[in-house]
Amino acid sequence: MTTQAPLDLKSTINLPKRILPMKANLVQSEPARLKRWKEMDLYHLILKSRQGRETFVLHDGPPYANGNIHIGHALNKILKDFIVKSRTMMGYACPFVPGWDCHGLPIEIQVDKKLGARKARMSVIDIRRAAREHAAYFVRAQSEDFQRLGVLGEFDNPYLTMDFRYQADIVRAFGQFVREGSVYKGLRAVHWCIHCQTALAEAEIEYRDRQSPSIYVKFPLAGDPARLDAALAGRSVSVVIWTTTPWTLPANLGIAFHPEAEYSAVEVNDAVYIVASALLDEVAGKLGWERWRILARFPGKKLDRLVARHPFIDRESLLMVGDHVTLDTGTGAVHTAPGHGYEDYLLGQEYGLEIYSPVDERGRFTEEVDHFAGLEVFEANPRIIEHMRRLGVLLAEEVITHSYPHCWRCHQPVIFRATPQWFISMDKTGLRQRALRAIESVTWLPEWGYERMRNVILQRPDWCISRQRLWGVPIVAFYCRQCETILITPSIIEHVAQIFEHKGADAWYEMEPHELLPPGTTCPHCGYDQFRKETDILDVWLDSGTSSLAVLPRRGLPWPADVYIEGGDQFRAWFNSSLTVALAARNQAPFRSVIAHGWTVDAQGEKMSKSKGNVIEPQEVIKKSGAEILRLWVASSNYHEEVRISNEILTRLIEAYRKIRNTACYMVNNLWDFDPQRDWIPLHQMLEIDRWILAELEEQLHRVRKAYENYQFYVVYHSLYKFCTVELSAIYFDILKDRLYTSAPKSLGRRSAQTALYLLLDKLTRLMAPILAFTADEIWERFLSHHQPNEAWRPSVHLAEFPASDAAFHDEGLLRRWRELMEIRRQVLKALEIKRAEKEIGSSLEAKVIITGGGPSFELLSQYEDQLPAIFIVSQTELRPAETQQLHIHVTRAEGQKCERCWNYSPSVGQHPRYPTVCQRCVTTLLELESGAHS
RNA sequence: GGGCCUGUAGCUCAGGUGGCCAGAGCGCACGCCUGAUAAGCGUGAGGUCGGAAGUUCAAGUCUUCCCAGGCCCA
Repeated sequence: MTTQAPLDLKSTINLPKRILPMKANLVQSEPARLKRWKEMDLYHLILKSRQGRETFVLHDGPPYANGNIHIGHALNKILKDFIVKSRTMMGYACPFVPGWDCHGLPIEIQVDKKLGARKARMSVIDIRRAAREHAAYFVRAQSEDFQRLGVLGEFDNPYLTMDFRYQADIVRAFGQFVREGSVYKGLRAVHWCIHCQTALAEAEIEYRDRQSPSIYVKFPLAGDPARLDAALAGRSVSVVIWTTTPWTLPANLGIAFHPEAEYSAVEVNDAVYIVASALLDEVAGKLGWERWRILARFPGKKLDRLVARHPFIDRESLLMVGDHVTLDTGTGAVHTAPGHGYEDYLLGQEYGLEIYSPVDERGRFTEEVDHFAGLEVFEANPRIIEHMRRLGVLLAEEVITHSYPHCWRCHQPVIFRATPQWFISMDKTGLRQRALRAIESVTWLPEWGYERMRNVILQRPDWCISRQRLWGVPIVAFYCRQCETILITPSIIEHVAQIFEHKGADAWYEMEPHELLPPGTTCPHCGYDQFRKETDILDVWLDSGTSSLAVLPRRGLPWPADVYIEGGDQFRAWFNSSLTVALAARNQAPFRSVIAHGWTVDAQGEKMSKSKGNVIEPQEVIKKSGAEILRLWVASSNYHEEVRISNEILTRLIEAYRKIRNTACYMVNNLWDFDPQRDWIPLHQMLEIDRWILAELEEQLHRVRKAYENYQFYVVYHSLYKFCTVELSAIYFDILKDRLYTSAPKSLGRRSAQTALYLLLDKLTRLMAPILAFTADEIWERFLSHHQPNEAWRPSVHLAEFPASDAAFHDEGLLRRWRELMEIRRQVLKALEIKRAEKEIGSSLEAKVIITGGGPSFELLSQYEDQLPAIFIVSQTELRPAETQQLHIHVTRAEGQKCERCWNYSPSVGQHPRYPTVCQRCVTTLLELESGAHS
């Protein structure tokens, strides 16, 4: 009985409702969400929810607390956040304690600049206080920037290497090396300014052009040269060296040759000289040789451990081989003074030479140097040259202009000079071998990390741990005021560590030696009880290398850590120092696995620099597009290599973000009248195409979970993105529109579709949550959280877990059939496009598709005949069997009139008197609606 | 100069142990739709796989060299 008026057609269409807006407004919404997270204390909420679960610890490598974060920091911390969030969603308890490296030269330099002239009047304590404030300021600034990226962690209680307890633990770590006997005090050549009378770090050096003497000097070979080659028997043979620092010749203890390079013994008049064959012509030119004859040729290694005489001192000079010798300038025979050059120093150590440096802190030769004692080295240069000329050992002399290190303060040229330093021996206690063994059981990602780490360990010299600076942790050692004996024992170190733990390392500068030492301490050598304190501080790499010990056990976390992830530059640095410290303390690597990431470079793959103008600041991207875009950038990149970033790349990512978001919008906004409790359709009752997309989703889930487990976030990104664009947006959602919009709201077909959409949304949101941390949480908050059966998960998606795989969704046959149907669909779309180009149709609903053929594909189509119009999104289809294996697709205009309600064409339009503009399918729906069958 | 790494369409990525005309998504061009609309759909054009030799019946995939770039060391 129908007394009511016909329904308004438009009002019977179930259009989506705006629950999740398309416009993200990330720049505004992100800070609001961060505030929300902070208010609910999300980080601790998550940890609480994982109580009792297996832990997974990513130990944070501390960035240096100087300056604001750059894009490389963003890459690093976002990667860490991906790992922490994804492992959390796998069900692990993942505490993340961010840290900062607070001591060291760069901060001290910055503070120096700020203090300017005032510094001279300040006490050590005041300067250290200023440095502490400087570090604290940047810890705060960086912490805010990291959190703005969406990184969750214990930011309210981070670890700082300048915390008192941490400082104490640094001292203790040093104590472990002392305990095992690897600490020694020795000499090492360092940059030294003879005007400022101070050691200089590399950062305090500036290179400027300078004129220097360039001289060639002969060193007569001692012993019988026939050992080298029979042709040289009885001859007097000399090695020719080249140097631009004549003043280092009094400290010459050796000559270095390249082991593989070929050298020639050449006869010039009556003399015989040894020179690298490759440099023979050049040397001959410099020395003015007109005629010469090659007597012998041999590789550099034949010279190894032979001996020459010093040209003007009664002393031997040892012939050695080293790979650092180059054949681009000079003679291929390198004058080596272990006290006056870094490579000289390393080679000298290898050959057991003395680190000899007869130059005092003012740059004057000491008394032991005949003829030149008391002379400043640069003044001595011409005197030494003259001396050698008189002795007839000077073969040539000229002046060259070259780049030379200068002091950054006084701008005077600096020298290399041996100074007393503290070292950790790599070999005395087998640290090197222990390190090599330890890294074998570590998982390296990428695999070549093992090789690189191994090379670092093999090649590294003893670790010089002392710095002549103020801002750091002092080397806890005392000197007897009577006999200069060094007092350094594990128990004294522990005693001082306890003082530091309560008062900080400043105590070293505030307290007297007897206050720092255990009561009653006397010199073990002479029994005296007065001491002075060491003034050197520790290398900051010992600070940060201590972090695993100063953080994990101290906070009740398991040791070693599950994973370290840092840039590839850290093999030599933090990975190395952390390993070394851990070996001394616990004889085990501090990490189970180590992941290396690349550096950020520009669109051309070149490094970013202000001068190139290719720098992209994370703060700018956040202000313009949102942190989510940076997160997407990190996810989209293969971070094991250099990671490119450019405006074009960011534009692409913004577009990708919109697509992903729109995909989510479609799902959320079509679920406005769906209550999973009430409207859920069990899998076995769902339409087959809905079961198909859920089977596809199940495959995605496997793929994505595996990618997370392997830290392959770019696989996560590409998989999810492609799934959103192709399977969902282009295929499934497009097909679904007709059913969602035109079916009766509560019909099985529509509820089946909504059930599928709900499952898709729920699972995809959780899968993307580690990456799109803000957006996933927004979807969660606006819709999904209301329906979570697990109440603990409701406050945030980051409390939830990844969807478990469910065999019920997997259906191999279903996938095979539907994938073939989709392949045929692609062919149909091509056929439609041809008719569209011919202006026969516009919308695909204006078409009828006629498929002629036979074989298995045709057989498949026949099985799904009634669903084909929906799948192809056309008004009608017709199957015509033929004697062929091929399918022929023919497109004509659809029959009948366009239904005003569903826009499909049908001959049935106009047949129903009550709804004359509507097709039979819609009439049925409308009559149902009228009768309230679905209300 | 040395150690390690990288170089596939405009962009981001696929291409185990060498074997169909080298793939995807995006972007781009052209078109459709206007009931996902600061949306949606389709079709199409884009690559001497950094370059050159070599091994092989066959190389993006193996070898050598070169070029460009990155990190570390010197």
